[in-house]
Amino acid sequence: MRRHPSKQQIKVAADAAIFTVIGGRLQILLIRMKKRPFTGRWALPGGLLGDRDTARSAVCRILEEQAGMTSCYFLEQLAAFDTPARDPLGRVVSIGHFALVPPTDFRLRTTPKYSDVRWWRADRLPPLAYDHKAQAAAALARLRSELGRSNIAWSVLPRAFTLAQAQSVYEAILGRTLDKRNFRKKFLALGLAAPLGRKSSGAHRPAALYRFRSRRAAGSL
Amino acid sequence: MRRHPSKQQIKVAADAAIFTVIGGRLQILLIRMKKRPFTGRWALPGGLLGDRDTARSAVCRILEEQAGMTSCYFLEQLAAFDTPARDPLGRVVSIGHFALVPPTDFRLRTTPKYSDVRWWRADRLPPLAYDHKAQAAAALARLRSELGRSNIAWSVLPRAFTLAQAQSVYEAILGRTLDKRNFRKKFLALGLAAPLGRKSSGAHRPAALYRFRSRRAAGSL
DNA sequence: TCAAAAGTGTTCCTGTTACACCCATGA
DNA sequence: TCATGGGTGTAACAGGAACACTTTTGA
Repeated sequence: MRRHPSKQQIKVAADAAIFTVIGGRLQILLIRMKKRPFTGRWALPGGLLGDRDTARSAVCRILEEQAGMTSCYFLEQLAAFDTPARDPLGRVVSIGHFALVPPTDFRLRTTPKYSDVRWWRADRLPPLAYDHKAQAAAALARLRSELGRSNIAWSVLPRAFTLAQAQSVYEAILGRTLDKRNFRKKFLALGLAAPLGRKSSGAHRPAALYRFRSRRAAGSL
Repeated sequence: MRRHPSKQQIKVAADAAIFTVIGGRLQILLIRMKKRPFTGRWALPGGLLGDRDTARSAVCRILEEQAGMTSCYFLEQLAAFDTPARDPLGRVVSIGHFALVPPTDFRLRTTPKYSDVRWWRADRLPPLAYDHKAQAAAALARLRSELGRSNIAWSVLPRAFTLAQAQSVYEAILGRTLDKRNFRKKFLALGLAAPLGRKSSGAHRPAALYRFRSRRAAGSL
């Protein structure tokens, strides 16, 4: 193995498609670039790996640097993106990631290196730099396909939540409405959540509260 | 993005878990290393990317160099393997791949850089170099999970094949026996294969022959 | 008493599993 | 005629999708 041990001119980066749900809509985090050749373009947060970084730790570091996010919630590797032309300034292979985070835990904060950071509706993305359109699409597909077989929704729900809240999160992520009875049946049958007491939540009939049995990745492949 | 544009000390490699079916058993291709620190160890074929390689083209080139394989059949990206310690000689991020190839199309040929190449039963692997044990396990899991929803089996079946042959291939890959009637129902329901004429195949009742409608990747996610 | 959200079962369809016998051929 | 592998159908079950009304509360 390792055929060209000499000087390979390839750099390794990590990008991350960070999703959350705000106002019942799936949102994705984008930063706005200052640097050429993508000045003014929006992009997924990302950056080169440090020599001691794993791709995962690089993503966590970069999220703090580029958006002020401090905790790394559910975060998974997506795929390597390696077409030679994907970065016009040089050969960079990117390891794409995707994550689901709570909307409330942090205030987005931009840095001098970028001109903006903000959430965008996942179904209305602006033109993106690099191959990030494809990365975002792949990330969304994976997020949706893992939603039904894991407890990743915990990262976007409060510690105690109602089934209606959970359903609304699922609907936002999947981009379609769900049948209430079927959702409850399936969600409870998954066995990832357990009931607590009750809630008054104001205006109407109180709803039962649930919590996730585990607040770490479970059930994901 | 691209935070350390200076000198990053990471190299990029591609590895491949190449599967075939011989004698009704799933086999995986391994090469035997000469180089330290894995002298004498078996490993997945792999190597560094050239500056103009995609990971995929690197795998194809490497397979020809290291094993004399000339055609790139079904070949898919698996994941990036990026733990800093995975290569004791330096930081190398590997893009893992997996493939399924016909057993007959080539004669394995070793090269001066390696001391041996051969097929190993996928369920009886020797100790492997690097993190190749984990790569092989992940590749096998993906191969199995994609088998049922794509036509990847074409690459290991002759152009005209009987349902019994197909079933035997599926059994070898999945590592368990299948019910004959259920297999036929499901395989035909997938709609990827179409009947031809008949076959005498010698000793017994002739079996109907089938061919794949398409001999390129279809149905895979 | 009304508006608003919570809560609850059944039917249908589809796909998966388990299972046993007759058929066509060459030797 | 027999040994060998080819070929076929049905019943039970599980999971997913469609669908409407009653209950509880605060205003």
